[in-house]
This record gives sequence, structure tokens and C-alpha cells, in this order.
Amino acid sequence: MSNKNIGIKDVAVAAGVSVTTVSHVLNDVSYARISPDTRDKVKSAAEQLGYGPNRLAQALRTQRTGMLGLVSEDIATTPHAGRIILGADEAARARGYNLMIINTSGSASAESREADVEALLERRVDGILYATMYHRDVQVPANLGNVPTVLVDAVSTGRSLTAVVPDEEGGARAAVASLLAAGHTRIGFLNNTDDVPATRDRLRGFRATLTEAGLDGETAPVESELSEVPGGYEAARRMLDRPDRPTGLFCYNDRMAMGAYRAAAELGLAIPDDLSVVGFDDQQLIAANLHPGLTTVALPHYEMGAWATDSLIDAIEGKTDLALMALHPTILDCPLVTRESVAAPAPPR
Amino acid sequence: MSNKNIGIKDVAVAAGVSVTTVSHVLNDVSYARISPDTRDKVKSAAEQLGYGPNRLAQALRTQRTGMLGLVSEDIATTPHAGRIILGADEAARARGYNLMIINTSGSASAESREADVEALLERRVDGILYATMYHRDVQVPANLGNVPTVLVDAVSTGRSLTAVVPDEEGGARAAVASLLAAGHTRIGFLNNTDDVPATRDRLRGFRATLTEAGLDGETAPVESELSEVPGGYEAARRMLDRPDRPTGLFCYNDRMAMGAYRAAAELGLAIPDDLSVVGFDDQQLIAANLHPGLTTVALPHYEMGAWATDSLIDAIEGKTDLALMALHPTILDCPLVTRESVAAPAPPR
DNA sequence: GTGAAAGCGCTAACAG
DNA sequence: CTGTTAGCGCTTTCAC
Repeated sequence: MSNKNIGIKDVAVAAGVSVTTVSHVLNDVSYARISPDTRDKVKSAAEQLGYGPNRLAQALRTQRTGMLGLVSEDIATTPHAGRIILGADEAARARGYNLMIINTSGSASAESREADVEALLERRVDGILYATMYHRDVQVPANLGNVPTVLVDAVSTGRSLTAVVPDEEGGARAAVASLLAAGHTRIGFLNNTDDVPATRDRLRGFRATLTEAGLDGETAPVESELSEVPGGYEAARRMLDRPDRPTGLFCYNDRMAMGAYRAAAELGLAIPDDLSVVGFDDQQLIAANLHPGLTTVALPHYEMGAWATDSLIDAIEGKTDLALMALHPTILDCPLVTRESVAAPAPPR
Repeated sequence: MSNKNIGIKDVAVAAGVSVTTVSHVLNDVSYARISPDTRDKVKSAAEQLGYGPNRLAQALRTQRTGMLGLVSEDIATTPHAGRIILGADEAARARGYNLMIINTSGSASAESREADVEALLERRVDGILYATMYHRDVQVPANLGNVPTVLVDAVSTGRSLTAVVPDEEGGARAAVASLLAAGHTRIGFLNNTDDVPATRDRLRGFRATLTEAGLDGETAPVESELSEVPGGYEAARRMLDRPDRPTGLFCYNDRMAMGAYRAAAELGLAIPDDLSVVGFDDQQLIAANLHPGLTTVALPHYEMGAWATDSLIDAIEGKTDLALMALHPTILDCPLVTRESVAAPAPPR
């Protein structure tokens, strides 16, 4: 119940001991020699009164708040932030920490970002997680790093900070490999036009996988558009109008794949019989609900949140040196999620 | 920069004054009589040193943390939580508060929920926001209410707590009205099978609006299924197979509407020419990306988060009495979002 | 106009 | 085995 008015002193009085003793038993202090009797008295007194420690006072004294700051971009726009938060929250709680969340707009000014970090610093968080909503290079606020910090889904331009990012290239390879495994040899890529790591890395994975399979990865067809549903539709229309129409389509993300579904429908192409499609992101709402279900590659947002949090706590507790890990970003797997949008290509007629 | 090592004392020394004076000027204490000279000295010293107050110490002394606890269900599953968090975060920051977030599973036990609240209480949050991911009655943890509390998207069974919920019936009315306005007279409802307020209230709004328009709301066709895409598909198939096929469809949510789109496509019915469709929820990923864009009703998650936070802070600051507001939940508007899925019914042939 | 000092609730030497 | 006591960094009463 944690009645806010009762403190360690009250417990001490109720148990007929000193506050030291109470503190010792409640915190299981190792070097404290306390009789089992006293222990019980203290514990039941605490229980009785509904005592809960005042973490502020504890923190002030121990210089440890047990709080982690999470500054996250555009919390509401994508489900990605939610998964990062969830991964971070669960990892944090498992080790007795809590999360303070600050939302920042993707377009926030440098000063406003610094103010966000400052707010966290004033509250004396033990460490900071700095998360972006899609994998990219960021210029982190200057005051970050006054405290242990790890970046989630981002790497920092300039300053080297521990970071965790998805294996974009590996994901692309898995996607293309699934098409190859189904027997496709004419495979196209619907890419994004933004100049972000995912665009480059997925393209590289696409070409390399084809080449390694003995196909001509360098000349394999690629159509680029804005990475939204209409862009996917446009790119797919162009792709499917090509003389040597691909039988397999790898899409930059699930939204573009959704556009490709419509393009295929308009052209009378059935998925997966006439056209196999693989997406990227595993956005539940889309991938699982499209008909047929979209085979896609999952981004490890939950895992990145959890990994970052665990590493951060390790650093806070002196079990790790973040400076060492900062040399190279940690790269997490993007697993293929198989649904029904991939099948063997139709036999040539 | 808030160098963690420098405190009010350092500023005092640097400015050649006492800590009292520093505190007075930095906090703009009204009754303090301090010469402009001293003020400047103190301010520039603080600036110089990069001083930032230790909020823990402040909180311990003032019994105010400036932190709000937000316990939220299933953060990662829907974008809804994100919008509530965003609304709450922005409202909180506007008034100088920050958010501590605890995620709880929709299926968590009573004890685990109590432990979540307890964690917030131990950190001495000034108030608690308790949010659920869809509008429903909840049995709140017993220790909630030891501190000002407001429920978001939920009302409490038994104990009366201030709450804010969406106007489900009003949203349904707006949806049906838009169909009526387009000229439809045969309108069907694809409802959810769960026994939650939304199911009941949207149905009521559906029937009432038809009746008030001179149609027979009581016998208007309703098909119920699980409120997911496949359910929507099934319900729509049944609905569209009826002898007197409706020309307008109101769907319990956007996912069911997505299923209805597929059913319509299979039956060769073009949207909106042969069939008009209205959804509910305004899930961006679906509603905006379906083709044609889905006219739907938006749930005011952002607004509920913001309203709840503002009310909570008002209560904390003594500007409001939550007990008074607890008598009836506050109901927020669900506005119609018009896209392209509604048109006049085809002329009878 | 400014400062000394008490105390918010807790932990951790240090004494006994 | 248990208790006394000095702070953690800040606000605030009261005195000068």
C-alpha cells in the first residue's frame, strides 16, 4: 500500500529497534549481523504499516536513482517506438530500473533536444537511451554523454557512442534468398529514394545475394520511389511493365509491398501464383492483414531496446565499458517472417 | 550542460553569496529582497558553472517530484498507446512535468498491477495516469488512489475515479450520418462480438441514427464477428449476400473495413461506386493506405492523454477537485475523417 | 538585503 | 548484534 506518510523511522519505532537496523534488514546488507528475531520483527512491522521506501531519499543518499532516461522520436507515428519502449521497459524492470520517457519530434531543434537531455540529467537518471524511429546517423545533443548513453536504431555522426542497429543487409539477403529458394530467377527490387542506411544496405544485400547465386545482381531491376503505399504502387507498375517481368518482388518495406499488391491486382496478377512478394519491417497491421499474408523481414526493435538497456545497465553497474563497445555498432539480426506471399514461379509457357 | 558535480553551494561560492541567496534568485522567490547586482552575479555564476538543480533533492525537500506516472497497457501492440503517451507527454511538459512510464500487459495479474503502481508510489510521483488500450471497465489496483489519479480510455468498476473516454455513440452517429447524407438508405453494420462499451454504444448510435432519419433502425442488418480483418471479411460476405444488399456499410473498426474491402473486391463490387464503406479508429496505416482511402471515425487518443494530464496536474496543484469530476466520465468527441470510400449509391436499375 | 541552520527520508561509517 | 550520527542537495524559517 505504501502509505506515503510512513517512513523508516516509524518502522523502527514499531519494531522497537533503530533505523539502522531497519535499513539493514530491509536492504539485506551483507555485513550486518542481525538476529533472526529482530529481522522478523522489522519485516512484519514494515509489512504492517505498509512501508515502502522513499526512492528519492534513497537516491539522494546513494547517488543512484535506478531510473533510465529514454528519449524517443515520434512515439506516436510508428509502432516501432512502441516496440523499442517495450523492450527497454521489460529489460529495465527485470533489473530493477524504471524508465523516464521524453518524446522528441524528429524535426526538433538542437537546443530543444539538449533541453530534453538536460531534463533527464536534472533528474539524475543513471543512464540514457537515445532512440530514433528509423535507422540513421544522428548528431546527438552535446550534453549527452555526461552520463552513460546508448543509441538505439541510430549511430552518431562524429562522436563515438555505443549503438545498436538492425542488420539491414542481412535482412535483405534473407528476403532475396527466400525468393531464390522458391525457384525465382527474375527478381526485382522496389527501393526507397531516401538516402538512409537502409536504402543502401538493402540494395547491397539484394545485389550481392543474386550475384552469389550466379545471377547478374548488378543489372537486376530496381525501381525507386517514396517508401509509402503510393510509391510502392508506382514502382511496382513500372517494374511489372518491364519487358522481362520479374516473377519475384522484394520491397523496401511493407507499405511499398502493399502498393505492389494493388498494382498486381490491377494487372490481373495473382499473388503468389503469378507474382511472389517479400516485404520488410513486419508491420503487423499490414503484413499479417494483407491477403495473402505478406512474407517479410522483421526489424528487431524490441530486441534493440532490450539489448541497449541491458548494456546500459551493465555499464552503470560497472560490468562493461561502453567506450570499448562504442568502436563498432552492435548489429542485430532481421529474421524472415514467412507468410503466404511467396510460391514457386509459374512454369514458363 | 548540468555538470553533475556542481551544486548550489558551488554557485554560492563562485558568486560570493550564501546558498540561500542563490536559491532565492534561481527560484524567483517572491518575498526575497535581493539587489539586482546580486541577482546578476548569481545568475552568471550559475550559467558559468553549468549549474542545473538536483531535482531529487528539490523533490525531497518540497514533497513534489514534478513526475507523473503513466501505466499503460500493451504499449507496443497498437499505435493507440503511442498517441496517448504523446498527448500526455506534451501536456505534461507544457506544465513542467515529466512522465514515468510503466508498461503492463493487458493480461497482467492484480498483484503485478499493484506492484507497478507501488513502484510509481515509491518514486513519489505526484499523480498517476492509468491507461488502457481500448475503452472498457477496469478493476483498478487497490493502491491506486493513494495519489491523484485519472483513467484514460477506461472507467473503473466499483470505485469512482476521474476518467476520460471516447464518445463511441457520437462517432457511430457521425459515421452513419455521412452515409445517410450521401443518399444511402440500405445501410448495414459490421459489428464486433466482444462485450465492450464500444460494441454496445456504436450499435446504439447506428440504430438511433437510422431511426431518427425515418428508417427502421431496429431491423437494420447487423453482422457480428471478431473485430479483425478476417472477421470483417466474413461478416461482409454474409452482409453482401443478403437479398436486399446494403449499399452502405458501417464497420466496427478499420480492420474489419479492410476485410470488407476484400469481400467487395471478390464480389466485383467497386468502392465507393457500388458500395460505400465507413470505418472506425482512423488507424493511419490502414485507413489512409487502403484504396480508395477509407472514410472513418477518429478515436481521440491524443486528446484523452492530454486532457487527463491537464486535469491531473490541475488536481495536483489544487486547481480542481478530482472527486467532483469522478461522478461522470468525461466524454471526448470522435470526429469523422473523410476520405474516398463514400459516394452516392448507384441509381436503382 | 542577506545568511545560518534545520530538516526532507534515507544509508553507511563508526561506536559500542 | 545494534545504535548514533553525519551527510546526500536543496528550500525555507527566522534572525541579523
